[in-house]
Amino acid sequence: MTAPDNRTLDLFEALGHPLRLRMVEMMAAVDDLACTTLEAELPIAKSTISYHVKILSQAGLIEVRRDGRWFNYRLRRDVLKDKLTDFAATLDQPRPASDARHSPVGSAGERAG
Amino acid sequence: MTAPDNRTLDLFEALGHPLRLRMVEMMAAVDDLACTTLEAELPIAKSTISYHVKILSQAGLIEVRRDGRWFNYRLRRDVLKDKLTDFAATLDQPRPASDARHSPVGSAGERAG
DNA sequence: GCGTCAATTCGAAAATTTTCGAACTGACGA
DNA sequence: TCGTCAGTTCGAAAATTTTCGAATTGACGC
Repeated sequence: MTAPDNRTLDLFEALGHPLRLRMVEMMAAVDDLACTTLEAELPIAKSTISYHVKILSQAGLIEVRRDGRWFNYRLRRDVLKDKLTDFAATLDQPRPASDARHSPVGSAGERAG
Repeated sequence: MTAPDNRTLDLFEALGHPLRLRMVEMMAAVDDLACTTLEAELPIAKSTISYHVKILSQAGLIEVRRDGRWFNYRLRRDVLKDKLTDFAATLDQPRPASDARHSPVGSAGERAG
């Protein structure tokens, strides 16, 4: 497929929120991040953290692991970088080359004539 | 800076909407995209298209050019890819190495043992 | 078993984003 | 100059997302 699939949207939706981007940054800086650390650093309620963590998790960007009573979150660097690289690759197709109807900009120009 | 700046958030916010991601895909497939094409392909009002186009533009992802009475939008592939690459690069820092206080998770691991 | 603590889930309120139609701007041809 | 057409801007409604506190779950030590 040349076009990015739905998962790509999940990716960007997940990263497109200040708190979640911050979380990802924090996780990128260490190997595992405790929920308590997020709580200490971020100005939001516990439950809100859970909410955002879940979104990151559902997008496949982080791994949630239980360690006794505590939870650790780990950034899946490979997955994230893979998705980004994948998406970037889809940008490298200046034109389909098979179907001219896909560049209707030309017709907009013809309209005047 | 090791951490992504605000512009990175703008980037992901811009891409994190189904319509805008679609627009970017469409622009990636051709050199220039006419507004009329967006209008024809997307199930939304003109004004809504303008709204989304503006967001993409403000994030620096596209270039808006006027061609007589028509407007063409062009994806800034380099900018976009640059931003993505940049962000991906910030993920490659498993730990700061200078300030141990930044990895409070280690203590969580010890807790179980 | 019981209480405690870390974190999640739930339901409703608050905030933000998205959407639309109407009015407006600027370019073009007659 | 005037009317038309492509696209933008404006203001308000609709939809979605985010947020919180209360209740719940599961692990731990006593």
